[in-house]
Amino acid sequence: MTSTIKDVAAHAGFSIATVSRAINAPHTVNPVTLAKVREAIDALKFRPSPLGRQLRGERTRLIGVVLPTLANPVFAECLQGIDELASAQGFRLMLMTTQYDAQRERHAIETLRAQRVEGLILTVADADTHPLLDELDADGPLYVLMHNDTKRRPSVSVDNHRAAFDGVRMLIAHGHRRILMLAGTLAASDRARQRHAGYAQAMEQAGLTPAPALEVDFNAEALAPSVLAHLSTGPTRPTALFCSNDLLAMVVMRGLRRAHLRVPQDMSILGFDGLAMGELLAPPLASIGTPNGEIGRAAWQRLMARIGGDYAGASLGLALPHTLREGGTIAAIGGAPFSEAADQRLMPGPMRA
Amino acid sequence: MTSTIKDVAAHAGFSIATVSRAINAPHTVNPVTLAKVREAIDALKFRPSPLGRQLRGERTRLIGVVLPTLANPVFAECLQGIDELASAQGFRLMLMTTQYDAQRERHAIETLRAQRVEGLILTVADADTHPLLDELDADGPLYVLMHNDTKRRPSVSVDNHRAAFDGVRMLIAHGHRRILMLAGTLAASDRARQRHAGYAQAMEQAGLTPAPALEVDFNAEALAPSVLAHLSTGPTRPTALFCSNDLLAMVVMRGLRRAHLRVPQDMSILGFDGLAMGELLAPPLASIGTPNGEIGRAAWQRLMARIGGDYAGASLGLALPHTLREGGTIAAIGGAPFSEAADQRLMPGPMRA
DNA sequence: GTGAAAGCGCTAACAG
DNA sequence: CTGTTAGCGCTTTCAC
Repeated sequence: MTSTIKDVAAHAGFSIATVSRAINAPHTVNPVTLAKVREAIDALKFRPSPLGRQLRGERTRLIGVVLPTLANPVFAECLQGIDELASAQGFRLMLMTTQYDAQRERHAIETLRAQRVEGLILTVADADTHPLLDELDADGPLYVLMHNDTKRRPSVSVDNHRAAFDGVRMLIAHGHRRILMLAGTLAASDRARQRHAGYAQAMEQAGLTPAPALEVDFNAEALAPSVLAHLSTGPTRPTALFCSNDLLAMVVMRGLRRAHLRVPQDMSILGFDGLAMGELLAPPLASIGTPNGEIGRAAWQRLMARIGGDYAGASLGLALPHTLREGGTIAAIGGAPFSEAADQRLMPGPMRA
Repeated sequence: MTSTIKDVAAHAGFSIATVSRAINAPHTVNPVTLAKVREAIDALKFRPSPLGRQLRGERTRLIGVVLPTLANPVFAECLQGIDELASAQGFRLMLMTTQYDAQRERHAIETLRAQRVEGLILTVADADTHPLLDELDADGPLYVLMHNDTKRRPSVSVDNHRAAFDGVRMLIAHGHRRILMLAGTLAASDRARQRHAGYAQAMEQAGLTPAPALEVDFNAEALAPSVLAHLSTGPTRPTALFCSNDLLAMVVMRGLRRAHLRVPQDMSILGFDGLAMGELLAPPLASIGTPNGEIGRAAWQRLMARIGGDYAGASLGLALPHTLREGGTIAAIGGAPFSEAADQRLMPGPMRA
């Protein structure tokens, strides 16, 4: 079916070694020979099998990518960024997703390692306390984390703490005092923790009291009564919600709408991720943006640097700048924080906690 | 570093052939031997290298996936569906994106073929007139198209013509008569053509005159004056827009908003793709939905069927059922189609064409 | 039931 | 400059 280096050698009347050299080190072979070999290559439509090369040796030109999911555009965008550089540089990408499951993370890494990938780009649930990463540090392959914001390991991310801090400070600057943080059910991730810490710091710095993050079920159609209750308990009722990611923010916006609460008049919303789609909402979603494509590309470059032997700079965490998109979902708060009407819309009959 | 079958053989005191059999055909080796070999495997944490296997033989357990982009959630969701089954069945995925570029499509397929993938799942710009696909038919590897709706080739999609037909008929049922179709700049794809044909058929069947699809720049902040002009030319002014995909619909909605047109009061919008995110818009986007995860999974199964030697059923096009999401972006039209106020909002001063 | 040996496609010494 | 040779890790006859 497909021809091998042997066929080319026979066709050209040289040894396979010469053919190999003609391909990998053209300058070391006689121009006339080279021409003949190339002719044979064309005639037979020969493409060297990566398999043979990979088996033989050091360079597989294979990079593994391990992501939680592609349902979140954040990761899809990162992957897109990686793929751009990878294909431009002649590398192949092997992709596995984990659904945030530690067991699948382990399986993915083992599979990829068995495939002899030269490097790994991955996003894990929690980078600091991850035995797998210690194993990788110990016996390869080289890796770079993406969106895992840790000082201890090679990674590319934003400064989640600082980003959340900036975002919440912006809410405070708009007059908000009672700000609640909402997180998805996968709140155990390092990112979520850091974002909450940033929120807490901003609150405290303004002399306000941070609250624990409130968990929200991602998949529910409406907001759970317990959550709505939190949004409506008299004097401590929040005027703004900081959502740990944009998808969550959108779900919450829908939930509020169903509960007849207006955004931003009755409740301001700040998301995290800066999904392009958020801008298309009405009102456009305010959000802390992460440069996902850039993160993917930077992760790639760092991985290449490490593979190239750069043990210094490329081995630590890199934080890319985040952005602050002040969309229409944030209202300024004056003296009277809440209207009676809103109060009533908030608690439709029996739901009153 | 990592141990090989040789190490295991030495450690267990048998030949590598026996180790190989212990792994691939346990029943053919003496139970006692088997136990010893397994012990050695565990002791050395041996994982057989796919590379050796791949080189030796037919089965690489590698599947190539070629997609236009991951920026569109449609494809990310398909990939997610594929990955689920692939990893469950012990296959590895090699991913390449093409940005709808024919040259990159060719390069991707060649790279993947060289890697000896056992099969290919791909989405191309235009399936019917694609020389590459003929080459694949001729000398492998086996493939299945995704979202390319063609009878002539193995594929999984929805019936784009029918789906568009249904959607536009629904618009007509809501009283719309002047309906325009909008398409992205990549309008040359087979999908876009089929969707326009479905639109045209629905129009004609209702005694209405279909118009050519109007091209809209995806990336522009506001709608181009030429487009706005089309939406405002006196008596033939449309009351509803059928957008060839959801991303486009969202961009158009934003553009209309900036032009001070209300959706759906002044203009109804129907999208195509059924992106989950569309439901979170305000108002929720009406859309023709494609079951992307299911399409990915079905494509996988069809590919496996073909690889398994099913030359009959699995070789033709499969159309999965589409859905019709009647979101809030569609208004019913009564007697008076357009308000004067809307007319004025539509043409802000100098823009009047 | 087990081992020896060939070979998958390729690269990399080492000779000539 | 070119050919010979020895593997990379594994599977698979073919003997024993």
